[in-house]
Amino acid sequence: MLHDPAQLDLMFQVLADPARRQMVDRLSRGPASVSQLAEPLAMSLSAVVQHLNLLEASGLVRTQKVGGVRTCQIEPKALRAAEHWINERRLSWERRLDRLGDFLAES
Amino acid sequence: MLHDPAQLDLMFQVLADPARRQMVDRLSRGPASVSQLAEPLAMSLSAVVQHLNLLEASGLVRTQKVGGVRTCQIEPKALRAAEHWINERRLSWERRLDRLGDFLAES
DNA sequence: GAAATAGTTAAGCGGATGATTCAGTATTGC
DNA sequence: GCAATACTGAATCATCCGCTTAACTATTTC
Repeated sequence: MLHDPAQLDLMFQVLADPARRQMVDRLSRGPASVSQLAEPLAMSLSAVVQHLNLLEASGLVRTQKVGGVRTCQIEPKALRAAEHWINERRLSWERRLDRLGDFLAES
Repeated sequence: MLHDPAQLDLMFQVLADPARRQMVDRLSRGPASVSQLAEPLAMSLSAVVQHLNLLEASGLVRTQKVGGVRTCQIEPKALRAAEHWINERRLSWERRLDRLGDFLAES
């Protein structure tokens, strides 16, 4: 399920927004409530919730509501999937360069 | 220069589009001309050039024109920067979880 | 040098995106 | 129970994006 292309699509789309990356950054340092997430951001709480919903839909963040407080945390597996996509492409290219180097060295 | 936030911003934005990721994917298997890049994509050549210009502006792809042919290749350093951003956040979170586990084990 | 190939640029259009406001719902603390 | 806190949802709006078409330039081939 982690390599579902649609999910990957969503994840990169979600990471493309600076505010959402800032939220991920904040969460990488520990769980936070919606208000805590919103605090450093120059936008309405409502806007933050909309971003948060996207983050959750993409699987990058998990949230749970206890009482009146919604607590958010990172889902590292999802981050790993995005990381993996990039890594694969980079390695593929670098292996190609290596083979090319070998070929040139032999000639 | 690789960790310039504006550049990182551009890179994630560029990776967010499926067509552009497909182009990166194609290039990870070797250099290609604009027409070759366009061939599997269901859009006009013009649209491909526009995507390509973004890819180049973000630093993810380098191109050089020889005669009438523009040849494109991946810039692995840039890919590494995006990879690195994700990796840092994921690790930060996972280290936190480890410390928490240690704490619970001790109690 | 004419035709074909390869790419570029500009204008414009429709739909997605990110934000705001405002009104509404729980839940907590006094 | 009432006020304050902590969100949530809907409507709206301006802007941005990705695409198309069309006109154009540069290069190669015959």
